[in-house]
Amino acid sequence: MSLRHAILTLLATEPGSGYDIVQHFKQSLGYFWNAKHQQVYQELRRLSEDGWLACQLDAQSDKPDRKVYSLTRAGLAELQRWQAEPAAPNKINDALLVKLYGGALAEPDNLVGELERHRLTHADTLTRLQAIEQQYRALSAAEQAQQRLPYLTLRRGILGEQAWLAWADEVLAELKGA
Amino acid sequence: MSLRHAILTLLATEPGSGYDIVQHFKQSLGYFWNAKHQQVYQELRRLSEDGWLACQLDAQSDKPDRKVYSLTRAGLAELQRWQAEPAAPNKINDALLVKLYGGALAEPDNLVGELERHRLTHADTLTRLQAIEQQYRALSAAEQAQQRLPYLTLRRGILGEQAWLAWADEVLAELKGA
DNA sequence: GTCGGCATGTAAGCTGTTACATGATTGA
DNA sequence: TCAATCATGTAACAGCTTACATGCCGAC
Repeated sequence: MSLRHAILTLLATEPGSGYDIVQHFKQSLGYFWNAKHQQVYQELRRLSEDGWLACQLDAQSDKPDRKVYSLTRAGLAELQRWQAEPAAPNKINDALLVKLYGGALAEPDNLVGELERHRLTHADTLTRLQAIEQQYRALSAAEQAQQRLPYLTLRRGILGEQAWLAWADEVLAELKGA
Repeated sequence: MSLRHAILTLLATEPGSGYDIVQHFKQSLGYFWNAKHQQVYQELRRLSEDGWLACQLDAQSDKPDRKVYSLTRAGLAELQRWQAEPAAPNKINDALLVKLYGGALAEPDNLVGELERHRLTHADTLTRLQAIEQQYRALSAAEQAQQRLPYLTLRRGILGEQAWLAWADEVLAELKGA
């Protein structure tokens, strides 16, 4: 599993609550990591039990209390141990491609509609990621240098979404043309 | 779950054994669906229990016996029902990007090595997919028409791998340059 | 004779999803 | 008043991985 290590990675840069982590996944980082709040809260508990995270209660007057987690020395060591070991190739299970593959048995219009629906969300994601890229480009050279690696992961999102859209256009042209 | 429906999709085109299905996932279809044999055999049993698959024993003299599965009428109906319902956007969990994101805490050389290692396997996959594309292009117009939808999924694999490689080159240039 | 391919499975355990649960504050 | 945001969780279940298990055949 690497959810544990995704969480450690986020908290290594900046301490935060379970809620914060989930927001990261929902917003900027969703193109490379996803998890539901239920899973995140459970992992935070386990990571604390393992001694990799320390927790501090942050009482807020107007909002619910927050549990702010940060890495312990053991947590940082564990993160670095994980970083040093080779990562397995990514597992892909894409239901949309299964549908397209077997689309001869389905309503043709349905397939087109489905692709157009997905196209919209991918186009949205691309716009969102490009907006983040613009923010990065507006930073000073020093700030850019600091954000260099997260920026390179952002580039993966952008290039990935562009490729997805180019493919979808190819497919839609084919499906509508013939 | 869509493993059930991935299996139904494969068997709808052509009846086959669990082993056949696993080979498909290992070879051509791995860029959009993956499953281990243990999971496939279990699903085949469940799909039979649900009445969506029929099974026929194929006794071979030189090789182990095969259980050849094919769709029942109910199985086809279920597949079409699933095809008509909207697909959820794809979930992505990419450990390599997590490593890159938090790479400031790791050995820089390790990161480069890791990326180069992954680069090789992606380049291999691309070569393999392009070979399949060449086979497709060599087919007659009639045969191409029949294979049109699977071919469009193959294009996804090709465009996806090309984008991945373009990104990796960008990243490696950055990491080595600076 | 050992390794890889063919061909099938069971069982235990880990990971991830869905359903259920609470409760305050703020804006429409 | 209704919905959304902030903020946390438990419990049951579904999905997937890892380990274990068998046995024949052909090639090196």
